[in-house]
Amino acid sequence: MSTNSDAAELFREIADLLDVLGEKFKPEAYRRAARSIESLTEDLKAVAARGDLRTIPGVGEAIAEKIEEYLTTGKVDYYERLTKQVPPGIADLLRLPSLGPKTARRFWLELGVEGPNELAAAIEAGRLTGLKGFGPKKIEQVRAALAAAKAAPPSGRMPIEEAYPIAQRLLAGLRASAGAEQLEIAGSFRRCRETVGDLDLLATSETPARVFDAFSALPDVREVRLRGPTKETVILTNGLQVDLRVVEPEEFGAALLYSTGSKDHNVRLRTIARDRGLKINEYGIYRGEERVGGRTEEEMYRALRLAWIPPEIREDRGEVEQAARGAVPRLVESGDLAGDLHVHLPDEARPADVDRVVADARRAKLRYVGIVVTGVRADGSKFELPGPVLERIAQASSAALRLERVREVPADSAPEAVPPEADLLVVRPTRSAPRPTARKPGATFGPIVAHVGGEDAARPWIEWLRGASGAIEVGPGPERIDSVSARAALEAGIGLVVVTGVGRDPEDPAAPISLGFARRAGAEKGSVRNAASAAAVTRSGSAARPARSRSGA
DNA sequence: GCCGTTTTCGGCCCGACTGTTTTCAGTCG
Repeated sequence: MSTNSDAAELFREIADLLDVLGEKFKPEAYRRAARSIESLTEDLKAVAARGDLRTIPGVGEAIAEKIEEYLTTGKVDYYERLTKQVPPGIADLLRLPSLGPKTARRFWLELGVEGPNELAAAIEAGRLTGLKGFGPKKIEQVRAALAAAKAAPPSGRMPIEEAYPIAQRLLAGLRASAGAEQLEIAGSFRRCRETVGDLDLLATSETPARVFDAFSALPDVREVRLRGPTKETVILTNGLQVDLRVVEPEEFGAALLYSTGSKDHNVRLRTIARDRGLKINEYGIYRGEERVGGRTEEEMYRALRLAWIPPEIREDRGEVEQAARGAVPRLVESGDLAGDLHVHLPDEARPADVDRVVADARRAKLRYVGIVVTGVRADGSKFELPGPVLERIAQASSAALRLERVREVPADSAPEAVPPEADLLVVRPTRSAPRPTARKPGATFGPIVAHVGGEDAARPWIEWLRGASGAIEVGPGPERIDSVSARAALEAGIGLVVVTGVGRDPEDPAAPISLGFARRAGAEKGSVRNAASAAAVTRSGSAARPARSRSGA
């Protein structure tokens, strides 16, 4: 899969170079192609082998040829030629905040500056003063940006599970301070992307200034970068940027739609609007002077004659066409989850831990919970729950809430080796058995694969599970699969297991993010193993067959 | 460079904010 991200990176670099060269629309075209390639569930090589490169959104004749060239030779001549035209350090200038292609180009052509170090030297030498459009503030801004870039390495995007508690704190802080009425997090956080570049908060309020004052005063906030009448941008102590916009209630839906994105989704909606004689902006949707919607997202989509589209799938990957046909998938919801198939008790587990799991499960209205009773850790060592805990599991199981015993086996175990008292089987890659064996599972129940590490590790497991009625755990962190792999799993007819939060710290964001990733992958209820009834999933249930997972994509 | 049930050519989202400006350019999202 790394071919895909490498190719995407190459096209991004081409876009940067074209930007500096002053090209108008090509850079966006290359970036669009890069985004599409990155979100592909399939290896670029496989797509190319089928001759389907041009079916990738944003990939036309020219870029398809460059992909072919890259796949066969490992290089792209066009890129090599561009790098000869632009000094290598110029692209680094673009990474500086407040400095874009126009400015980078001017520094290069008018000052002969070819990179960040030379720019810093030019500022020290006073060579920027007198340059048209460069007053003292602008020069100071560039100088500060250079110093900041040097001090702190470019932060990049943050894993969503890391941003999650921060976002919750900011929401809680803003709710506690009077003034904000409606309040939502938009952006890629709302779409539940695996990583977020910043946080986008949106509020309605009679008194925006008070909301901004309260926001700036939150303990997580390090500095206010900019503040206008409707918008404030701050930097948190951990370096994360957060934008807060305050809008009128009748604009809230339009602003939420706009700031949720994705960019490609928005562009698609605006194109449709234009074709239908409408105009969309972040304040509403208009036919000529007449305003035809904007208070809610539903109003916005309805005005375009589209069904509302869940944020997680707003990526311009066909969801707009589905909405036009009224065929938006009904994505799995937390209320669909009927059980949990993978609960670990703490080390040194005691009967009271079982009681806590039972209480959690009742609160979540689950009908069954699979508790890992014996298994193997990542280092290969074995563990087993003590007798009193096993007894409590047996006692506490009821018709209303069935407790199942789960055996976790190393990746290379033959399913036949699993003793009959283990009702559910979780396959766990370990250090000594990180990959599946060639052996297909033969058990009545498709195995669940969990503790898989990362995108590259997921692929062989998806192949292994194909046709085996198996399922794979989706969610944040290195031990689960992300939404891209989850989409590949669904396309292969493999079910997903969603984390419920039972037996976990209430602050642990694994459950909501797991659900978000599953939705992002396009999973419907029928594709989620633990949305099926107890009877369909467990051995003690009457039906022996697991719910056959259906692709939701 | 991509794209198209109005188009194979002529478009390409659109507005806030900042700094530098006598009316706008650049950056950002």
